[in-house]
Amino acid sequence: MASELSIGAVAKRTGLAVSAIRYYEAQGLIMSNRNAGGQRRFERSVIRRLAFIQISQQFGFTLDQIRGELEALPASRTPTAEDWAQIGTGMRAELDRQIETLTKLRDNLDGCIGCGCLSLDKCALYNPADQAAERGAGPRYLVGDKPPRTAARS
Amino acid sequence: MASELSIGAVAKRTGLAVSAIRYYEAQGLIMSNRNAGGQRRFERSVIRRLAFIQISQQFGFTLDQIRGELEALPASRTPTAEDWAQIGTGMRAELDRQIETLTKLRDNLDGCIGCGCLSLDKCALYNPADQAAERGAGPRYLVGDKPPRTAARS
DNA sequence: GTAATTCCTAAACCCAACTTTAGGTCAAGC
DNA sequence: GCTTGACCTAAAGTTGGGTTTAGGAATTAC
Repeated sequence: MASELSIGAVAKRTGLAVSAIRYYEAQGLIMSNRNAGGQRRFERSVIRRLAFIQISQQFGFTLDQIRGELEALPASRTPTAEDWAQIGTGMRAELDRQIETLTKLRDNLDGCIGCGCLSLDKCALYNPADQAAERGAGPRYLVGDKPPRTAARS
Repeated sequence: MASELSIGAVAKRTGLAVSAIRYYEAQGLIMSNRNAGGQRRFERSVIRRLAFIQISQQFGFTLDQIRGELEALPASRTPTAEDWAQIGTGMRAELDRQIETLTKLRDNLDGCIGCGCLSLDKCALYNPADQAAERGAGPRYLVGDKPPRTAARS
């Protein structure tokens, strides 16, 4: 059994499309060697890397952010369980922050339901200036949306 | 003091770009009348509508979803505070669901940090089918300081 | 009355995260 | 040895939520 995997084998193991795997390589998230015929050959550890990418995307990280996280992994050796656990800790912190933000938004919304206002002047929810205060002009978007890969959204 | 507002006046009142307001109209989220010269004239109630759109976007709703929510408003009269409060209640429920989902994901991640696995076979986090089933519709993607950009996957 | 704004439309462009397409090359099974 | 399927690259297309640009027309300010 070959210790290096073809792109098709990696796709099967991860559930990703072949095109997505090539895209991740082009974006510098994973690496591959080439065989004599110029085809990609992946080390087995790339599978765990791709699993990490998929999980991180569920948490809403962009590929840019994920690349940043992955840079914490040792390049010189195959990452150990502890290496991965370290990264997981960072993700946990980020996730806590997200939950807190959403909870705050919800509490603000509760106030708005009470008064039925959604008023530009009074409503705590609608306050672009506050939002932007931390980071320059324009409304600051806190929450985004990513459709599940399985379903088309209406 | 016209009771109808020009697009520039609406932009100033809401903090939105003129181009965004035109875009929302093209998408059927708001409506306008035209004056003799063909310029848009907005009823004042459009401002509250736009406030709702901005708040909903903070929660991660897509414009499609927001249009759906707005359809619950009476078309024949200017919406009252109660009309808006009704919609707010629906948003609150959605938001509760999001927080619960994120919390579950975090708890799963805690398990993964413990074992350091991120394993395709064993890890509860890595299970695309389950996630899709559990998450349902609605926002669940938080980004730091950038607008949400959704990827098409079909 | 004219200059400066503001407004109009249509179309092109932007980003992320991919997929699809076109035109080939490589590898494996019989 | 040949056919089928997996693989290659580069470029174009897709989606959502807009912005930018081009070329005018309307409105407002002085």
